[in-house]
Amino acid sequence: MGKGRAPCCDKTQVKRGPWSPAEDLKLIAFIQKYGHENWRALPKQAGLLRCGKSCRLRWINYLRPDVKRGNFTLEEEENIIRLHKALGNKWSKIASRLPGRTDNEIKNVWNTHLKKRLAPKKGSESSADESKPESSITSASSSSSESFFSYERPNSPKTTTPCNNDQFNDQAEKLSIEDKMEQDSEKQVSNELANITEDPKGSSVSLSSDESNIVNTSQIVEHKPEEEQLASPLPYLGHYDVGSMLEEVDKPNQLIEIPWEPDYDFWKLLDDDNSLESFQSNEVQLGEFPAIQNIILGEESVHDAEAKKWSQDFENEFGVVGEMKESNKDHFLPKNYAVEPEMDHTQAFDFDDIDMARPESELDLGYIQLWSSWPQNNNNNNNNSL
DNA sequence: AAACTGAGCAACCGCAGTCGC
DNA sequence: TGCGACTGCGGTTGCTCAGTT
Repeated sequence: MGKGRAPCCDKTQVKRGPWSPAEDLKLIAFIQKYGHENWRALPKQAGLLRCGKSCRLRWINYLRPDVKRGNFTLEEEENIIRLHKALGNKWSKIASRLPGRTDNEIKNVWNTHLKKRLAPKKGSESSADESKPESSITSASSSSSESFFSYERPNSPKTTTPCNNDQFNDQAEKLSIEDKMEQDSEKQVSNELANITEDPKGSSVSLSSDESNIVNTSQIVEHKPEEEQLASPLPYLGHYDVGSMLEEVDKPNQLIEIPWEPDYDFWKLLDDDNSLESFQSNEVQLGEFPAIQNIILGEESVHDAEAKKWSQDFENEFGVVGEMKESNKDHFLPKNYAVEPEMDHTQAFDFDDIDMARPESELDLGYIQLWSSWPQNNNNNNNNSL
């Protein structure tokens, strides 16, 4: 560890703050195609004016297809509590035992909800270690943490839950659990984790930072029925095809110069003001990306067969499909999103003219569906996804 | 209706650990 | 062995929004 460590990036040259949809798309598209073997180099290769750490964080905590969004379930909350009791502020380890949850998310939930809820209880008891804080976490089953924390029932009868926390009552048990977690990191320690398999490094699988590599993830997320597939965190992206996403494990090793990197202007256009107008008025640049042109301007704008082939290839590779309807405008950008000032997403992502075979329901939802398929390995993936 | 306040959460910061040269 | 590069982790910050006054 040397002193005077150089900063990870030139902070005057990188964009900071909330991510914009265009940035997300760039990052997703890049990682889908090339993975993320080198976070430091990724932003440049992907045409992002972001620090590599920022890209990594964004991917891990928000963009990954297997990130579970939404409120924590009662079971998850109970798991967090007892895992925190056993492991302390080892958020990544806790996250490794909560599939679909990130360390950052768990940390936030703990700091904002669970800690506050448990604090008064601990104060009223002689010893936090000897207490049974979990016993207070016994509301009626609910999928909403909001309802769960809407009231206190310190003395309420404990209902049977999937996680009987009695097993964590004494220190010995706590230690044994902790030991087991460490020792059996390649095996599972609880039923709720039974469907998670270990990663090759010997630690359990999670969305935590140290498990962020898709290679690992690909080994843990099983294909699920449509309704069980994890929703994309991005409303405008709809659902990922997680299974296909996992094909990244087979991505070629050679990487890493993104083919379109020289066309940085293209990506920049996405971020620039009046992006649509820019595209429309600059066919030369668009010519490099007929598929994009197709998406943005409508299929009728792409006349030649080659461009259509490009379109097909792009759709195969990136699976950018969908439409954005005015009625769904409000769903397009999540809160806190960095909206680029003059970027009209409704226009920029007007996919109405794209005739894609997909369920009508998805059309109605107005999703831009971004499912991954890795043409290097499986050119038919997109067919399977539809 | 406007101002204030606090909660929630995404993102950042900086240190630690690991690896390769 | 020492050093630098890189990634991971945990703490912290700051923005947004909903609720309250």
